[in-house]
Amino acid sequence: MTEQRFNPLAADARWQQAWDDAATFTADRFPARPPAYVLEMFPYPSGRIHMGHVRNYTMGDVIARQKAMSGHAVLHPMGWDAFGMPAENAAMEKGVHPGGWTRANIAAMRSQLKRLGLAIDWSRELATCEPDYYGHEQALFLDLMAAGLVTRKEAAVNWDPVDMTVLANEQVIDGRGWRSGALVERRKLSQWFLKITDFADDLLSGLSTLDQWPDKVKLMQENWIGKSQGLEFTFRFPASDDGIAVFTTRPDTLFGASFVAVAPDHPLAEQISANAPELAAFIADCRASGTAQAELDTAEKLGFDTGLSVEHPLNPSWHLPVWVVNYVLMDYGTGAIFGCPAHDQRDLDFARKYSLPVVRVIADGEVNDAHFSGEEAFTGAGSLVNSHFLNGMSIEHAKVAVIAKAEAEGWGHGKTVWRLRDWGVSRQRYWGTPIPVIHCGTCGVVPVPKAELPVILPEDVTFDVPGNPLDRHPTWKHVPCPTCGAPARRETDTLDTFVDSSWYFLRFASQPKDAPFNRADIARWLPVGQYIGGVEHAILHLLYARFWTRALAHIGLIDVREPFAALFTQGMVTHETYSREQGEGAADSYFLPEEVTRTGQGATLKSDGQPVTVGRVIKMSKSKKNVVDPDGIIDQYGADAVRWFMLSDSPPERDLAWSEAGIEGCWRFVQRLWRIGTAPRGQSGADGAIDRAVAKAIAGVTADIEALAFNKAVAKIHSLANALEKAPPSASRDAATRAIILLTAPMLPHLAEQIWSSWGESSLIADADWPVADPALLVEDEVTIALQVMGKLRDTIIVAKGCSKDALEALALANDKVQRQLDGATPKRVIVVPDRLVNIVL
RNA sequence: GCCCCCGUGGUGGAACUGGUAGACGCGCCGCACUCAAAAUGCGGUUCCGCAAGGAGUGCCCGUUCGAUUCGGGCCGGGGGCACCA
Repeated sequence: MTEQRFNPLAADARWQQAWDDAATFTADRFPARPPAYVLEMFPYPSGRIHMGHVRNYTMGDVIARQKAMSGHAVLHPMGWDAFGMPAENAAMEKGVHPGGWTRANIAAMRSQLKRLGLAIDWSRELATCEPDYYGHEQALFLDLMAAGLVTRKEAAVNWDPVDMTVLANEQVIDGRGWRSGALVERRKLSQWFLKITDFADDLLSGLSTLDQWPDKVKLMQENWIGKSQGLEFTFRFPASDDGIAVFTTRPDTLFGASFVAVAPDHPLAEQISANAPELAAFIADCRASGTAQAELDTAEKLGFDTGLSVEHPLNPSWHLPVWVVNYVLMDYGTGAIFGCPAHDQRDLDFARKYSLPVVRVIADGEVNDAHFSGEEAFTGAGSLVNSHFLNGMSIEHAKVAVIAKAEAEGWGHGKTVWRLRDWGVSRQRYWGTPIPVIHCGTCGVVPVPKAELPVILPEDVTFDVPGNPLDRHPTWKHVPCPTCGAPARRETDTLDTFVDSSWYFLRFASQPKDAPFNRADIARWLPVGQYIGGVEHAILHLLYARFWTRALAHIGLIDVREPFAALFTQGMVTHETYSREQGEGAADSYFLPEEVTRTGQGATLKSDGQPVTVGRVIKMSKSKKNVVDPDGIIDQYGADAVRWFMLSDSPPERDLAWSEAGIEGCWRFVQRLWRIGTAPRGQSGADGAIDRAVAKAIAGVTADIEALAFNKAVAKIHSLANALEKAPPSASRDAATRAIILLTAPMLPHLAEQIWSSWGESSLIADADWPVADPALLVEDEVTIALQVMGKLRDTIIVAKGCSKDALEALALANDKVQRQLDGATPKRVIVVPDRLVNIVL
């Protein structure tokens, strides 16, 4: 006896239990099958699942389930990116321990995720905050250190005064900390760095092999790595071997040089300032001015003439003045440049302000005199003028010629400079992976012996004062030196949490107790076949993960170099906002969707019945209160309706607007499929139209899922449902019913299992074979031909497929509507595209 | 400033390598069932027009028998990078 309506609450629980009991989603179940590694970016355990997670994990789940049904061994794991600042903030605000807070959040979010019915191998669940994860990370860190890929250096770093920690360049956005939003300060500290720059070239060239990554992401990484090729050379002081090294991407403009400029932080500037108080003051001013966007935009080009001069390398009697300027950065190139005002806007602004010479050396054909006028630098294409042996050359030729001359004469060399910096990984925080080194007064920096790993975070810490609790811990940091045994000090910095997420996909694939992973498992599963996550990780996480994979391959631990063969960046889940003005000066007040009743174009507040303003559809955020909690929705509609909503309508890479009407529609479709699936079966007779519709749907849905075009797959399933319901009973219709349930099984797994079992099937539909379309049925025997006159559609006719050109032309010319358009005229030309159209040109 | 992406009905979006624009969903309108409502089913829904017909994929121009698709120029929206030499 089947029920009239699908009851998701009962079905969800029943089938989730059944999958658990049968260990359906265990990756090791089918060792002989070809592997498929499907991975979504693991979540930070903030406390509750949000709709963005639901969308992300639903997409991955559909792929994982479809892969399993089509004969793959599927690895589809889940874990927790569990270290990070929010846990410490919670500790400071609420007095809870970061570990307790994090683990409670994990438990809550795990049970929320389980309610979605995800096909996840929970036996491989991991959390980065547990010693059995971060201990292996410490071992890998020591391996990289032994290979020379970890360095410790004194460096000017980005200091976040609110989070009281150092940030990587990648984590500073518009001069502010990516998490705290605080204005970042420059500080000099001794820090641990991972030498990502050793792999700059490889990370860049590797992008071209990633043909299943979005172009946008590859482009962003390319820009971030920022390769520049040019010339590095030295301007000598007259009658001296010393000089100032500069880097330029425009060696062709060397004859247009009018000054040499060094950064305020340049050693030369610091050296001179020792005896020049005015310069010292100028340098102090430069450092004080912020790096925020607004300040940079309006900052005036300022300089200080050192009074020194240097020789031009191509003409030693030509001397150039040396300035300290505020717009040259110490941490790019050599921290010094030559100014060529005619062809660089910044140099031109500067030269005009201080009345330095401006000489044209590139001309676009019309103007070529040496005196450069105007306030706009010429940066376009052209050929060289006023440049001696370079005259007449193109810019590209001149670049090559100057570099060749410099190398031949020994005063400079071609060089590649990268925007990418080494990755500073020290964080002055508690809730992270302890860096496994010990500082000894006599032995220096000593790695913790591997036998003593993991270096476990102490639990007894306090958060009553700002700063790093590890540093304040009474005993933890005091240890004997592993080498000499003398009293020594543990490193109290922890690793950037992006290190944790740089190799978790390896640990998912392989979880030996005594090693981070083993080689054979990695070889079987990696690279990840499909990786899915938000585009906000386009640079940070995805670049670091590519780097770690390369670094681990470099030291011989694994054999893959690119971790993610295919990447998909999904859009956000959005919702309209509901607000009211609170009068002058006060911020608007916002209302939760559940507090509001939607009425046609407007909306009213449930509590007082008065209207509220319906605002734009924007990303769900707590501050605008336009959030919908997945738990409440699942309670109301069940997991399958929510999953269907996540896949419907919007292309997965674009934003998806959540709406009450939308989820209602999905709920109705789930019930409709239930009626289709539970309708009486056991009919006989064939129905060719339905057979063809099924074949088309199978082929289309399969292709759409493989292309992650879930919205199109959903549309095709709707079409099949429409055809199915209109068809009279037949064996073909029975077969179509079976096919549509199989096709929806990855998307609506609970409903599919329920219907499947109602048919008396003893196995799970999750283990069933994915349907295959009969190729013979995919070939149409009739086609619709468009009849056009002068490119405009006048009629359509149905003919047998493969109808000859002549026959089509004759049919078209004989057509009533075509005749009426021709009105007796003789066609000038007739274009016939077989099986498509006839176009008559007058 | 530099680089990249996107503009299609009331709405989310379909449309393979140039070949019947608007699939499919949401919403809306009408009808049936019902005492009534919900649920469900049937029909309609780009615009103008009673119709024949005409217009139409942000705007302008071009290539073509034929352009949402290709090229050029604008307008609008979004994203990335940035005193990077």
